[in-house]
Amino acid sequence: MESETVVRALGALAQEHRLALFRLLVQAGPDGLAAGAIAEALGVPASSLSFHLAQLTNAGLIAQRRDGRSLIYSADYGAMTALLGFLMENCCGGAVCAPAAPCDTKDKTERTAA
Amino acid sequence: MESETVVRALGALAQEHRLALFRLLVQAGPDGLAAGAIAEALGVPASSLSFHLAQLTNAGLIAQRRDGRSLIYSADYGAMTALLGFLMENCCGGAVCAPAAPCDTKDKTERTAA
DNA sequence: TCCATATTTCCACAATTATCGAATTATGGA
DNA sequence: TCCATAATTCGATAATTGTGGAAATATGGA
Repeated sequence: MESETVVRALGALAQEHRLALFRLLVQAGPDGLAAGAIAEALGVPASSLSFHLAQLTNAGLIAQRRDGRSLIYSADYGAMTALLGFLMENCCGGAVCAPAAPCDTKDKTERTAA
Repeated sequence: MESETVVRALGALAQEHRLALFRLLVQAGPDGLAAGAIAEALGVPASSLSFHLAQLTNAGLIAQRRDGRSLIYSADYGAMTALLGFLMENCCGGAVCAPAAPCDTKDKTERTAA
């Protein structure tokens, strides 16, 4: 993963509304949420939300698809996986630094990375 | 981990020079590096570097200590561990999303988290 | 005390980011 | 075609961030 890509992804998540937005989409799962539903959930004006959605999209962390009049946004798990991979490999001294049961093979449904 | 703390940590790493700086300190290990050595390694003017060091310190990602005339900076592995923990728990859909051998118990010298 | 070294703080300025109402674009239904 | 809905783009503005030279602060040695 390119360092520039990492900086953009980190920057996209380094904002209160966007971090909340991304977490919301992660919770929503692959089906995603319409922009309107997100705006209501976060209490952010439509135009402001649009700005943040663009940032996350530009960083490759979320995907957009159209369903009728609605634009549905969903989290890109592969991108997040890649970001975490970079941080673990480059920012943890090479040793395993992940805390709390990261290996108890809970369910690991899909998420085969990108 | 507070969401505000997460935003500040992400923001601190979301900048080319600072990401490089943090990686450099992680590589340097617990002994850390003097500000001057960092400035030379990154090719950044002293005053600019000082600004970035302050950002990372403020975000709690690095620690500072004095050794004679030098100020030594070192990575705070515990903070990074906490950040990764937050991201894995809150931004990966609850399932394990970490890629590549995160569990092969390579050496795990110290790093007992904070 | 005086000087050199190591680094930060101050300051001015450029660049980027965030906010949000109003206008615009896309889509579906009557 | 006309209207309502869903969302984006535009534009103006405020706020934050990044940059780097010059001045100030801290430390150690002669």
